[in-house]
Amino acid sequence: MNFIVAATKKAIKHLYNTDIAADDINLQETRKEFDGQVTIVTFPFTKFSKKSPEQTGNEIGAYLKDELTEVSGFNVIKGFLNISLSDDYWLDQLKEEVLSPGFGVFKPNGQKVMVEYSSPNTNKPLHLGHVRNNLLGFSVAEILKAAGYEVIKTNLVNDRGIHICKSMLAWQKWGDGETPELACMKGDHLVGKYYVLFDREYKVQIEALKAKGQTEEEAKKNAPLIREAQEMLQKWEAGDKQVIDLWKKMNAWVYTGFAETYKNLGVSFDKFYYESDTYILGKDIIEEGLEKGVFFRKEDNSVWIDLTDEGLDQKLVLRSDGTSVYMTQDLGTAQLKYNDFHMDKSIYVVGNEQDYHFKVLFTILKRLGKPWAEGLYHLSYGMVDLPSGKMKSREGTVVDADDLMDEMEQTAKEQTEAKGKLDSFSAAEKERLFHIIGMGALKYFLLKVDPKKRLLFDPNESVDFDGHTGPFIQYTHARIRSVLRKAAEINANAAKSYRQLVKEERDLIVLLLRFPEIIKESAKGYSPAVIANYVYELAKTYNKFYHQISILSADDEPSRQFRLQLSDAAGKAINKGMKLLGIEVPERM
RNA sequence: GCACUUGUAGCUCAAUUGGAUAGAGCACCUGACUACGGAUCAGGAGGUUAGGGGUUCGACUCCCUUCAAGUGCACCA
Repeated sequence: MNFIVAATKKAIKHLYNTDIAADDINLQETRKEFDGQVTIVTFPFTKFSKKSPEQTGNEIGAYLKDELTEVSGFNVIKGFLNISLSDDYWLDQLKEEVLSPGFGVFKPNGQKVMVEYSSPNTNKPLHLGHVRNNLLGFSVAEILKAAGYEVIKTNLVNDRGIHICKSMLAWQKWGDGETPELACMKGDHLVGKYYVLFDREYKVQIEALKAKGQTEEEAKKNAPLIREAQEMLQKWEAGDKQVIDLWKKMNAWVYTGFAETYKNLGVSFDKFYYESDTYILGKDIIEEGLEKGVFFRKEDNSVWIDLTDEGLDQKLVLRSDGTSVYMTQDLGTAQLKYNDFHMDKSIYVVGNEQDYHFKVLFTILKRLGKPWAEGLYHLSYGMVDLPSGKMKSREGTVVDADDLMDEMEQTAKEQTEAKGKLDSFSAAEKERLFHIIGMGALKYFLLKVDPKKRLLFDPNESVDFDGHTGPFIQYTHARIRSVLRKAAEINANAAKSYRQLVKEERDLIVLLLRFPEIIKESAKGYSPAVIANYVYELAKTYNKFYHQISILSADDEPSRQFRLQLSDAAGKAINKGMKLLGIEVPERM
């Protein structure tokens, strides 16, 4: 569309003797209730045209029609100049862009980006909140790849700390040697069970102490269980063999469980970082910051940074006893990641409860003069809430990731079997299809919403399979494939003689041509929702096309071939778009 | 208390980043299959964009303010 902007610049120079920046020309898609495909907003031009918006539009429109063979007509409504482009133009675009093999994938841009996501704790299984995180991270990585970046997906596993010791301690006390095999339980669920058990017993102890006259705060600090857990953490840090062995054993259970969940979710990683390795990092950065005068030391020897001039607080970066806090290790880890990969950008997919933390983290790194700090970005997403409120692992009010996926597949099975179209499927094919559809519904449901918004999930209301959903789009794909199977072969040469477009064809071409810009937009905003809404729009537009005009029994062979080709292009774009969301599309369903 | 985020149809979400009469889906009502796949399509009804002020040719979008919801403000991670 650049040629229209350029010609409009010329028109304004010629008509009104004014130079205007390309950015000041506002091009948009013509609304579907008006004729045309491209619209120029002419209100801003009246300043120098000294004429009404209508007259300005008419003058520019007439100029463009004269100058550009691609412009076949125009109309003006108020300050909107609606331009129609010729069928030849659209057919050329279809051939050169949409039908070229590389459509929907940008050439490598030479930039490297890291996407850190998932980042689970190893003391409990994944829940719906993690699911949103994982799907977002994976999808954003795919989108950035399509936009031309080299992507490194990382997972920073929180595998140490007091919360891990809680499950370990509970298992040691009451586990009686239980293993995932003996319990017939996924390892992460088994460990989670002991985490919950710890919390229950801990609460009993707190109540007992309170009954003896201690305050809530005292009781929480003095309960024998929490003291034991703290001792265990100290032993872990000291490298006590027994504790380390137990830690390794239980973490291994968890990793086996996570691997299964990740596989079902369809997500993967290029590099794992473990906090047991990284928690000691960052102290050299503290030294560096002190030398540079970015940090200051208080009398008690603790180290701080003063960010009050930016509307933030003073923030502790090292304890008075010289040990690390969260910020310390994140500073160190950021440096480690950069040393490992020298990436241009680094995306942290982390919930919005940590907005402040990342604001501070990035500010500190910038003040330290790290040139790569400009490329850091916190992809902050909203919490997933239940109708009852927030999910809490310890209180058991969570939607478990594995259970949820099972339920989705089960629902997909019921829905699909009710349609009765599976006669030719083998048992294995059916299982695979139920997985594809169930996960398609779930993933689309979670990804179509703008990441920064909080998400409400009602477990009692099943995720829809009709309308604005994953299965709707998957169905459209299956339907396209069905048509193409029946057509057997597409003759691209026959399609070339096609010239006169009908509205439904043109609408589809116009929309298909937007795909690359949509990828750019979603990559820029780190938002899979942009892709999700586009693919839905595309599927809807195809369905309209499909219902409105005949494909296989078109009036003449060129029409038939052209429409088959267009169907093929739409199917491929749907497939690519869904792939960017991490959603598979079936050939039949 | 301070800071950040959010508020759009009964419900779940859009709105080309300041542009036309604010669009979809679900639910509700009416139509379309001796079939290129009805998990579809065509149509109807449903709105003071939380309230109020301002900026301008033009505001869901920007500014101020009130209200509501969420999150954060540890020598926890």
